[in-house]
Amino acid sequence: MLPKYKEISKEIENEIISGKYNDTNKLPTVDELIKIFNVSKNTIRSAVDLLVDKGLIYQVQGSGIFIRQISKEGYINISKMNGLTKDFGAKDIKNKIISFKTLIADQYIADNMKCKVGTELYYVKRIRIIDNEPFSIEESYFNKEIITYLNEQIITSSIYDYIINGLKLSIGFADKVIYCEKQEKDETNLIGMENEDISLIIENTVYLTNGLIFDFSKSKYNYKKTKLLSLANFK
Amino acid sequence: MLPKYKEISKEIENEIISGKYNDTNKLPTVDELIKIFNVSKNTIRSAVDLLVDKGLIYQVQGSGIFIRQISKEGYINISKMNGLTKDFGAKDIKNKIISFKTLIADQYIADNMKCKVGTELYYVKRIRIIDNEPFSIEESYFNKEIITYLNEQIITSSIYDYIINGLKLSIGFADKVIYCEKQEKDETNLIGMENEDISLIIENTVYLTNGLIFDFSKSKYNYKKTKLLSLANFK
DNA sequence: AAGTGGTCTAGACCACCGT
DNA sequence: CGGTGGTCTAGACCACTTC
Repeated sequence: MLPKYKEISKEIENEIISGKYNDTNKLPTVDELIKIFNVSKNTIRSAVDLLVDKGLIYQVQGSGIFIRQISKEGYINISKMNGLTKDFGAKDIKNKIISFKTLIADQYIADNMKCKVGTELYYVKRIRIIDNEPFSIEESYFNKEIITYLNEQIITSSIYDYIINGLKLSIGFADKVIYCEKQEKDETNLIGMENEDISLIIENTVYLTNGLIFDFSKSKYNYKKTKLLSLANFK
Repeated sequence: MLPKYKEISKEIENEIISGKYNDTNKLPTVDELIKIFNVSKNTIRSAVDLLVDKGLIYQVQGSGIFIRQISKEGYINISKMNGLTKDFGAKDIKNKIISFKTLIADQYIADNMKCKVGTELYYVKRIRIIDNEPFSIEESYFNKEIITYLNEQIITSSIYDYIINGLKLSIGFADKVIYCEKQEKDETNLIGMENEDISLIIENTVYLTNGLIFDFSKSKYNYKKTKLLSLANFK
């Protein structure tokens, strides 16, 4: 059972996506939303704040709540915590497994996952494929003390869907480091780059709400096909 | 005059930076903060929420407020709206002007700045230099209807400092697009890359709180020296 | 059971925008 | 000046963690 403000936020988000406000690009006023949803002002403000944080709307004091039109379909949104699924909408996303095994944390992984050397991990290496075109190579490490079970079926579909809905874990936050790096050509060939050896890299450290790291991953993207999007608010 | 919750947020942030909580990595409880600052619970929560959004802390229901230790000095934080100054702390940041002129918006700029073709703009091309090493090339367009005046002195020091404190404009939010692109070698040479022709690019579209775009910029970074950091929260 | 964060209300008053 | 968002309070009750 979600709290009211999250339900309301989700409902308004759906309305925005459905195009309900496309004529004016303006949402109802706060007072109107209070009446529509029959809740207090703070509850509306919490709901609206969520959408501001997501970059969907902005508020102008004395004027109203406006839709922040961003026509960036196909960009990977690194501010949100989607996976690729939401960034590419209707497109067909598949995963090809290159490697799937358990191993134990060495010093490098232990440092990055704030766990002990020797901690048992799942290691998953996949190629992400969008509309039958290889798009990225992803290597992930999952702490087995938290992600107690994985199988081929799960990692072929959506690992995060399984973690949230299957294991009922709640994901809190993530650090993402973005940079470029030279690669061996047999790596870049996997994502459709002939005679190219530079990749765009995203290193992702993902925490549960209680602060424990359960996933550390490194994704290599074909830099010719990849644009990242980050929406920032000044507060 | 800042509202209470922003003052409190700033004060707690300073305490965190000063290392006041380094022994426990834990902040006082919400009830304690209420007594310390003598304000209501919602005011403390607003203050704390700001720090959560900044990626400085995280809250665990039933347990406490914890510091999110991130040892990423020198990374460019694209979640915040700093400018380089805060990302590189004590380091010496200089700007070398390559070009400074007024021009009028063509179709491309008009599309990106949501202004009319023909709108007057300032165009600024600078090299950003950190500790005497060229670091990035930045080309910016400022809408002259909003940024009514610029001069060489301002763009040699900090344009944003001038916009906020001089012009008293209030910056609302920004879209950032990140990608890699091949460059002419005379461009990449400017940022210390010999025989390299790939740059890491950040395109930045910056809005005032009222939703108007005043700045559109494209920065090219030496990919060998650049790591970007993005802190995301799952809500 | 005690401690700690999360949600929600009802109402007051302030600050800014546009007419 | 009316409309609209921004801040703040005091208090109630819920949900989760820790012991």
